[in-house]
Amino acid sequence: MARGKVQMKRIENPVHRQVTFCKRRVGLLKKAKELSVLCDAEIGVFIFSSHGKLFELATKGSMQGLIERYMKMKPTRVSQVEQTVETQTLDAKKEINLLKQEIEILQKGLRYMFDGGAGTMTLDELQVLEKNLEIWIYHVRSAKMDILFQEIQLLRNSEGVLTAANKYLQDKIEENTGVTNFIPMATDNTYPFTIPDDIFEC
Amino acid sequence: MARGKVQMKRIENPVHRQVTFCKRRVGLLKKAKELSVLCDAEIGVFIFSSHGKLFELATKGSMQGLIERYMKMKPTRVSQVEQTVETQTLDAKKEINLLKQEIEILQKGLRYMFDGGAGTMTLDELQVLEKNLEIWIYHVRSAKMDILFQEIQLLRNSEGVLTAANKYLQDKIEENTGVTNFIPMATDNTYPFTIPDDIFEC
DNA sequence: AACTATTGATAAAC
DNA sequence: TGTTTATCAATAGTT
Repeated sequence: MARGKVQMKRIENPVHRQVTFCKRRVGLLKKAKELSVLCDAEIGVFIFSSHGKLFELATKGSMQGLIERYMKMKPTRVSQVEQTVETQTLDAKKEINLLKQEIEILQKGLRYMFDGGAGTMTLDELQVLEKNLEIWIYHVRSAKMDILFQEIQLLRNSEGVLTAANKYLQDKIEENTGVTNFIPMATDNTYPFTIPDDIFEC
Repeated sequence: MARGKVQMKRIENPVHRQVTFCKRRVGLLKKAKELSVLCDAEIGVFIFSSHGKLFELATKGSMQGLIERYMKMKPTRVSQVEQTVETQTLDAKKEINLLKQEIEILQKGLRYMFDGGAGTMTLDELQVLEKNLEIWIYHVRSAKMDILFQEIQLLRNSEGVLTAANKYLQDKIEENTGVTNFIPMATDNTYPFTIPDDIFEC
């Protein structure tokens, strides 16, 4: 260096330190680039200043790529984050398998109900199973329709109540004011009542 | 440098390149150490030679720690490996939830069967159960069709054998008696052969 | 590797 | 920060 040899220890003067940091940082990165170009090497450098600011250089590609390459060469211990994720994945896979087994068992249970638990089924057994499934589906659909029908009934009832209330209020107003030329609020809308009940059958 | 300025491009002579690599590599790491000491900075350097050999330096602690610190500062995009793991975990969790729902529905379905349809299932659950039953029925029908198809194949084969035998016997008789005016036994009945295979699909 | 003639880096000062 | 300059450090070419 210039104007006097430098002591290899932390520069105490903060201003001097900062200035030296800037200059040497530039110099270091320049040297790194030169080495990379001259000797066809791949180089990564990161510098955290004492204030925690990051300066970095990655020749040939990204720092991410470099780090991955580094990790591949030194798979000493996986980072904690990855470890955790890894474990989670494993746990998840285990859980999935358990659940699948459970489903398998449940399905077997269902099958058992129909065919008494035979493994490979004959044509006749399949025929019976199909029939049973059709019946079951029919029941499920009936249940669905029941629910829908109940909801519609509820709606109808509340509509009825509203209609009655509406009529009542209308009468009231008429009675009090003698005015009748106002438009009733859709009390004659019978549309929902025209749906025949049997469309809810299967 | 010395004895002539150097061109900033790859040194073609391998021997020169190797020598320069050694010298400058040492120089670079020395500079890095100096910067770290003088300015109280934390520095990491990795150098992959053109042959893939790794040289590294981490001032203050380990390279692992540095990389983790680097990762924390730049969580721009997660590395592909982690990305994959992350995605897998998410997918796994989704799958777990789906399976749990499926189990729930199957359990309810079983209960439903035993209860004879006590109205404990919601509309949505019934919808899913119905779907599952439809899939099940589809599989049952496929299995049925497989069996039927196999049987028909068997029958075709044995029909072929019988036809051949018939022909052979006919020739034999003709040869022995010179009589040809007897009626062949339905060898030209191609009816079963005209059924297109695809009727066996579901 | 060791040696040296040179170039490059940089500390101090502005 | 950027420039200048006096000096020291790094290193290319040679042995």
